[in-house]
Amino acid sequence: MHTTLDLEQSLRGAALRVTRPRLAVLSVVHTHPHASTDAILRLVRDDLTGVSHQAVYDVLRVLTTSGLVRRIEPAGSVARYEARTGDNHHHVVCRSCGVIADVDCAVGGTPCLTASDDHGFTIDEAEVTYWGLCPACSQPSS
Amino acid sequence: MHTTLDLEQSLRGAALRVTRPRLAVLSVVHTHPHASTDAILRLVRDDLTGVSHQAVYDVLRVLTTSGLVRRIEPAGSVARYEARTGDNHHHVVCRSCGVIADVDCAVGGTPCLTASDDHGFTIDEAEVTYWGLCPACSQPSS
DNA sequence: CCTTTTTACTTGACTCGTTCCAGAAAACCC
DNA sequence: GGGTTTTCTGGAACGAGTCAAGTAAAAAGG
Repeated sequence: MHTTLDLEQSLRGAALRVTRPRLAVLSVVHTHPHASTDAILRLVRDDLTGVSHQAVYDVLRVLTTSGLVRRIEPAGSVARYEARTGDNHHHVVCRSCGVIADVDCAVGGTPCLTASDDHGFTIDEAEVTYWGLCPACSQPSS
Repeated sequence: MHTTLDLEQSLRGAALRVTRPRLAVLSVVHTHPHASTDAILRLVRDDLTGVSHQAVYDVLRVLTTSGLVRRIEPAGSVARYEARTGDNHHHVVCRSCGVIADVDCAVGGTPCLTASDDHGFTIDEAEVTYWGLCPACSQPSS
């Protein structure tokens, strides 16, 4: 579990001011991986009533650009956020219920980064999304 | 190049009625890979003035669900469509200008389909998006 | 500690891609 | 051709996300 102090140090380490909304958002992202902006907003308001949705949007953008959280947007879904960064992991998304799970990179390191023909692009990231059905949704409806 | 007859047969092959808007949309998707809905709408209107945007949205959805075109939605971009389907190819997206290029799957066949730990998911597709800079954007501004 | 400066948060309106709806029109089948 | 089914039109509606101006709070300096 992350203490408030840990989160505070994360913020200072990224040269960001420490504010209550930022701590609250960061905490929620740590405890609720893959949460949507809307879900984060509701969770943040649980212990910090009155935060504006704009504040949450702003904080999420700042945290994303400073690398403290990662933003993912599976096709057909709203933006979601997670605190696991820098480990090049990927995601499985359920086509039926939309649930997301983490998948470690099969290759390790900075792996799949090599495309067969890169068309002259300078590639810096390979993002893999696996699509399928989660255990619950693939069960014959009982 | 695809003739109108080819496109017509594609539609019939998918058990879809042949209509002028459908032929026009299908033709545009073939000649302009990775075009956005908006761009498709404008191009379709070039040779078929008066088509409603709703018609184009409907047609694109029908073509997508019947597998004649493929819809892709890179994070931070609007939906785009392409006619290459069923060959498991991937995409490189330029972070700067948003341009998209095709990349054949490095592994071949139905490849990257195996995740290291699938969490019990039944995976049916692995979608890879490479992020970087296109040749034009990676050049020192001259 | 208290002031100044800088940066963040609030409020509320607004944009844009996309979808919904009801009526009119067209394409297919016999 | 006539009837039935499916699609197209036009306009309104929706929701995630953004913009802008003013207020409040955090860090820096005395």
